[in-house]
Amino acid sequence: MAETSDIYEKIMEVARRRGFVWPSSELYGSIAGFIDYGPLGAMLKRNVENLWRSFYVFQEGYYEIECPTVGNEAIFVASGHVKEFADKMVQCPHCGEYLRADHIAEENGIENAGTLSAEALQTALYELPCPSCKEPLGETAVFAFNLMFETTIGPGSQRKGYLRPETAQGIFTDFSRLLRFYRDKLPFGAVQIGKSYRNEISPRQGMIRLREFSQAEAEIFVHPEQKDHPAFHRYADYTAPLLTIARQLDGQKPAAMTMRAAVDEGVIANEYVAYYIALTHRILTAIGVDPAKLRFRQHLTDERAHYAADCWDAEVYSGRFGWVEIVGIADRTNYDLRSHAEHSGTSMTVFIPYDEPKQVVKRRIVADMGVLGPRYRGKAKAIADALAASEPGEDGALVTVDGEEFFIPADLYQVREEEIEVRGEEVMPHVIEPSYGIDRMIYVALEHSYAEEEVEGEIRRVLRLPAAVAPIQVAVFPLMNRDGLDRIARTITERLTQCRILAQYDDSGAIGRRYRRQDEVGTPFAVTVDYDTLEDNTVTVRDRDSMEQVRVPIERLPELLSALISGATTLREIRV
RNA sequence: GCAUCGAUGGUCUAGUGGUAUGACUUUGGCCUUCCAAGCCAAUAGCCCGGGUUCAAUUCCCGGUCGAUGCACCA
Repeated sequence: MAETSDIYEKIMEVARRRGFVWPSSELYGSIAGFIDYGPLGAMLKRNVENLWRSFYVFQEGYYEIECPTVGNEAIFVASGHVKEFADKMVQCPHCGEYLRADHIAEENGIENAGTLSAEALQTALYELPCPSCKEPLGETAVFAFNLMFETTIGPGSQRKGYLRPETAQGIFTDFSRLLRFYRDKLPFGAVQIGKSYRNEISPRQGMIRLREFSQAEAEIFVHPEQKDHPAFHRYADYTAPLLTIARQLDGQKPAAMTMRAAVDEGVIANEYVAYYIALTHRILTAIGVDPAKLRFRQHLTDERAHYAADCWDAEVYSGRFGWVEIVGIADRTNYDLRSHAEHSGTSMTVFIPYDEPKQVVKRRIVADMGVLGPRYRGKAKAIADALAASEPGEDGALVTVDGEEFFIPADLYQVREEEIEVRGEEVMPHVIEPSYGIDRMIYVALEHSYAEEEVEGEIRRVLRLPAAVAPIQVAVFPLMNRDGLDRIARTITERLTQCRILAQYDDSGAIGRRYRRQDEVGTPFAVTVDYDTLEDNTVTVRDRDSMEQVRVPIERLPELLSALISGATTLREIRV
């Protein structure tokens, strides 16, 4: 334990000192659950987000949208967050402990305490003992603690708003606009990267549990009966370690399976979920997560939201925190759309045309309004509507309007059998939701990248961040700070930055010290200008991980470094 | 949130009722032809608020942050 927390301390020490992560607003006293990303941290975060974009936006073609972080109360009533996101709590009047009201009730044999109202719970708790100090709770008020930050919108505090607890709701509320944008066809998807807020009671795990955090979420709208991903072939043979429900119940370790096998054997509910499990595996390993410390754990049936058809968490092993949930991949069925449709009164369906229009025989009951009108006056329309939905008998139909019964004789309406053409049906799509915690991704990327090794009696600290996410991509050094070497090195730096390579010039201190400085922040490559450069216009390129060097001509630097950074080539290949 | 412990330059730390030790880092200079070399110098600190005291970084109370346990973790 001591050793593992040591790793966390070391990483956070480097992160603070070198400008990755700082406690927020230290000047006035920082608050738990809020962090600042320093210069290198912000760059790393941007790179991680861009890598995510390269998959979800570029490869998948799901456009990114951006919605406000402040939301109308109605959104979160519909989403269920106002109701479900709150815990009913009491504070013991004797010892001051905050307690979950429903938990105390359940422990004392009151069933379904979670469904009781605050008042009912308060009554139920009257004689029950505080689990902490054993005194009876008495007339202690039960209050709801909602994990959402509340705010007011506009003057007079009239409109209540909440800071969003997830980015997803913005995509759901834009559903109809998105559907039009994608020209009324399924499947389609939209993604959002942004801040979300949860007023955690006691956030204690550094970057793992924040009150303000960044999420990258995708909402993919699919036909409920067509959950085969059109590009499934891309990851069908991809292998990922799956910790299924069955294996969890048996206490077994995850088993590696191909996505196709997992779907065929019914382990994963459908191709969409499997596809995003594979995609997530690729993204996480691409940002520097150790594949040996990555698993996909299926939610147990009682752990899963009642509406979800299947749910998998990408979990990453942290030396400090154990297995940490980084990504959730869920088939949320039509729960969200149905709920928003009900609360907003707007239809949230897609018209799916049949291949061939269907001829359907439909019976219509058409009222004779010429008679019904004068006879029933104001109620005539309602009666005609009720008639249309009624099951008439031989001699007439009995309909009920506003609680009043009317018998309409058969000669006042006609029953017509009509053949009509039905061209398609309205379908409420299902939602596949991969949801990523960006800050957690960054923490585990740092933890898994961090290494200490001994080089000639000195500890060498190195962040083995993949080049794609490293905040500085190339360091440029003059071997000596004179004889024109510095001038050449500065020119090279300028040239590289013009080619959109994140390059940093450094001439301070001995060359070895400069390599170490860059190692500590994960810079994958270093270019050194030496005395041979003056002779033949070549420089050395040094690889962070192997510390090996290769000589290359200056004019080839932009091309070679771009290839090295993208992974298109390796230092070894250049040498040959 | 409760309980226990802690908080000293950028980092790690020594120590004290009379303003603070050392190392590393950083900056400048000398030196130095590829992996934290050496020498000289400089910069920089007692978490915040209140109390006790002639005097508080030190003692007391409260807060904040952090560690650990409990509770909590949609």
